[in-house]
Amino acid sequence: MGSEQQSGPAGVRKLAGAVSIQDVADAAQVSIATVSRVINGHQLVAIETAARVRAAIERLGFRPNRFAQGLMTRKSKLLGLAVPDLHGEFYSSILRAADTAARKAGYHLLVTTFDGTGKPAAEGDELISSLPMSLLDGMAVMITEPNSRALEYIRTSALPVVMIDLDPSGGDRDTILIDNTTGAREATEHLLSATPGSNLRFVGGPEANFDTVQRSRAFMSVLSERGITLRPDQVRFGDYTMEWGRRWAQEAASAGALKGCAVLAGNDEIAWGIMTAAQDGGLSIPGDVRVVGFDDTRLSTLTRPRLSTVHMPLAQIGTSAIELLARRIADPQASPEKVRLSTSLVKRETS
Amino acid sequence: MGSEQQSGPAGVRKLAGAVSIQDVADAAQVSIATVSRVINGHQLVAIETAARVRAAIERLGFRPNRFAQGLMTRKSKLLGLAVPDLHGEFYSSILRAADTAARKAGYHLLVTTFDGTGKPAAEGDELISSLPMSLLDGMAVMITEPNSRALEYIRTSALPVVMIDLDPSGGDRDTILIDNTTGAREATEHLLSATPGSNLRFVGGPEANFDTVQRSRAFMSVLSERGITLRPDQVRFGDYTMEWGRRWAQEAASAGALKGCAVLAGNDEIAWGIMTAAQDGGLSIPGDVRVVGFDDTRLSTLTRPRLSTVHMPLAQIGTSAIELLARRIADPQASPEKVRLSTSLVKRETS
DNA sequence: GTGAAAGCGCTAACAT
DNA sequence: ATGTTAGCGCTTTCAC
Repeated sequence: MGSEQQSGPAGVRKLAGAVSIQDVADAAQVSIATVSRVINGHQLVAIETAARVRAAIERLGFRPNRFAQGLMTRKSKLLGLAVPDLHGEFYSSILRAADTAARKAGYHLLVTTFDGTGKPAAEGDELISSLPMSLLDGMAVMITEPNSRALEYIRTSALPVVMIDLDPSGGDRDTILIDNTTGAREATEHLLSATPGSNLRFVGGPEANFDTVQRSRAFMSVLSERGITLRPDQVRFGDYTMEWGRRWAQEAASAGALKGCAVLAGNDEIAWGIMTAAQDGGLSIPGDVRVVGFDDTRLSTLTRPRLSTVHMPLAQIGTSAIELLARRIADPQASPEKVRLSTSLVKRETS
Repeated sequence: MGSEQQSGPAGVRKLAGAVSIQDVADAAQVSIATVSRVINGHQLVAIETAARVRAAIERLGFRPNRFAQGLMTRKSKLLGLAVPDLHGEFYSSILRAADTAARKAGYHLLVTTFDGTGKPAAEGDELISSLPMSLLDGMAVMITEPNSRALEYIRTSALPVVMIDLDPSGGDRDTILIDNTTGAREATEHLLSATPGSNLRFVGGPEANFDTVQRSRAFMSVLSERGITLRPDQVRFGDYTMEWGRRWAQEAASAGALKGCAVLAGNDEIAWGIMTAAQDGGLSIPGDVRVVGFDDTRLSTLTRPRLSTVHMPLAQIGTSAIELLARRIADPQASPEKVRLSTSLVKRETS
C-alpha cells in the first residue's frame, strides 16, 4: 500500500515510503472520504471513528500531500513577498513584520528579491516569471523603481496582489501607500528653522528610486515655497549606502562647503556616512553640521549623537501588506483598498 | 474549455478563467502530451509543432498549474529556510546569501522563523508542523538553542534537510558546522596579550544559546590554561542586544570595575552597547576599556572607533546551506556531508 | 514525432 | 455518519 515500488498499467509508480490517505483509510477501516473529513475537521465524523483515524494517522506518520490538496482546493497557504533586497534594517524590518502577520493569518511566506531597476529587462523578467506563482495564494510586491515588465507580469496575474507603492494612482490593486512627503517637508522645515536655506542640502539615494524622488521633491518645494532658489550642488543623488554619504561629505568638506550645512539624507545610512566623515574631519554634530536621516532604522539610535530621522512605518508596511492580502484572498470581490501610511520627523540629537 | 463554469457528473467544477494544458492543446491542434513536452523541453518535438504550441501558450497566457505538476513530479523548486529570527544583521546576512544561492540553483526560498527556545513546546511545534513541508523540495534549519520537539519533527521528516549547527555529532544529516572556538580563543588570547587575566570579561548572549555556550567555554578554557582562576563576575549572560551590553557596562562602571577591563562580547550589538556606555561614562576605547565583538556584522565597521570582532562567515553559511541542500536533492543517496566553517579575529581599533 | 490513457493523492458532491 | 466516485491538471509510459 504505497510502501512498495509498483507499476500500474501505464507504468506510473507510487513513491516508496510515502504514506497516502488510502493507507490511513485501510488502517483505520474507513473510506478515504472519512479520513479527509478528519484531516479537515469537516462535518460530523463519529467521535470514535475520528479517534481511530487520528490514531492511524499518527501511527503511520501520515502527512497529506499538499500538491494533491492544492490541486483540488487551489489553496496553499503560501504568500509571496517580493522586495528589492532582503538585506539591511529597512527590508529586514518589513520582512519580519510580514512574517509575523502571515503566521497570524495562517500563512507562510515565500520571499523573493526582485530587482526594481529595469536593467536587463529580460533577466528581471525571468526572475519573476520563474516564481511559482500558481503555488501562491497571494503576493505582496514592493515597488521602489520603475520596472515595467516584471510589474506588468504581476499586475496582470490572476493572483491576489498587494502593491507597496508610492503612487496613489497605482491601478485597481490593493495598495499600501507610503507618503514620504509629510516627513520630508517636516524635516526640511525643521532644518530651515536654524540654518539658512542656502546651506541646506539633500543627499539622496538613487535618482530613479521612487522614495528618493518623493523626498527630494518635498525638500525642494519647501525651499522654493520660501522663495529660496536652489543651487545644483544642494541636491545630490547617489545610492543608499554609508559610503556614498561619506564620500559626499568628504568632497563637500574639501571644498570647504560642509561646515555650517544642514543636510537631509536620503536614508539613515547615508546620514551615518556623512556624520562619520564630518566627525573624522573634526567637525562637530550638530554644532558645525546638522544632519537628519530617513527611515528611522535602528541605526539612528546607534549613532553618537543619536540621529534625528524621518520615521518610516516599516513594520506597519509589512503587517498591513499581509493583512490586506489576507483580506483580499478571503473576499476576492471586495473593492480595492488603499492603506495610507505616513512619515514624520523624529527629532534626536543631530539636528 | 475551462473558460466556462462547468459541472461534471460529480459536480466538480473547473475554475473560470483558468487556462489549462487542454486549452493550449486544443488551440495548437495537438494533444496535451505534446504540450507537456514543449513545456518541459522534453524529447524531440517537431520544430514546427513546438512553435505552434508556444504561440498558443503565449496567446492564451497559459501557466502550468504547479500543484498538478508537483503531484506527478514531486518537485516544487521550493526550499525552506528556518531561522530563529529574520531581523538584524546576523540573520539578514544569512538570508540574503541563501536567497541568492537558491536562485542560482533554480529554487525559491520559503522563510520561516522558528523559535529555538523550547518554551511553550506545543506552540513551537505547531509553527513547525504547520509548515507545508510536503510542498518543499528541501529545508535548511538553523539551530541555536535546544528545542527537542520541533527539531525531532524536522529530523525525522523524509525531506532532504540541512542543519546549520554547532554540534559535530549532529546526526546523519548534512550539516553546516560553525566553529566558534577558534575565533573566540584567538580573541581571548589577543585580549590577554595586553590585559591581565583578572581584568578579562565575557559578556554573552542567552545562556542556553549554543553560540554563547561555545564562545564562553573557549574564553574560559584559554584563561584556565594560563592558570587563571575565574571569578563569577568575569563571565555573564544576558541577551543579544545592545541594551544588555549597555546595562552590563553601566553596572560594571558604577561598581568601579569597568576601567581597565578587556571584554569579549557575545556579539557586536552587545559590544556596541558596552562601548556607548563606556564612552558616555567618560572612558576611552581602547585606552580605558578594550572591547572585541562577535559576528563581524556591518555594525562593527560603523562604530567609532571601529570594532574589533570575531568574523562569522554569515554569507557563507547561507550559501553553503543552500548548496548542500541542492546537492542532496540532486543525489539523495550521497553520504551526509559536514561543511566546517570557522571563525577568526578581525582586529580593528577597539582592542 | 505524436497521441491515448493511466494515474499522482487528494476533495467534494452525491448517495445512502 | 460514512462510502462511492468523479475529477483537479498535469506527466509519463506505451503504442503507433
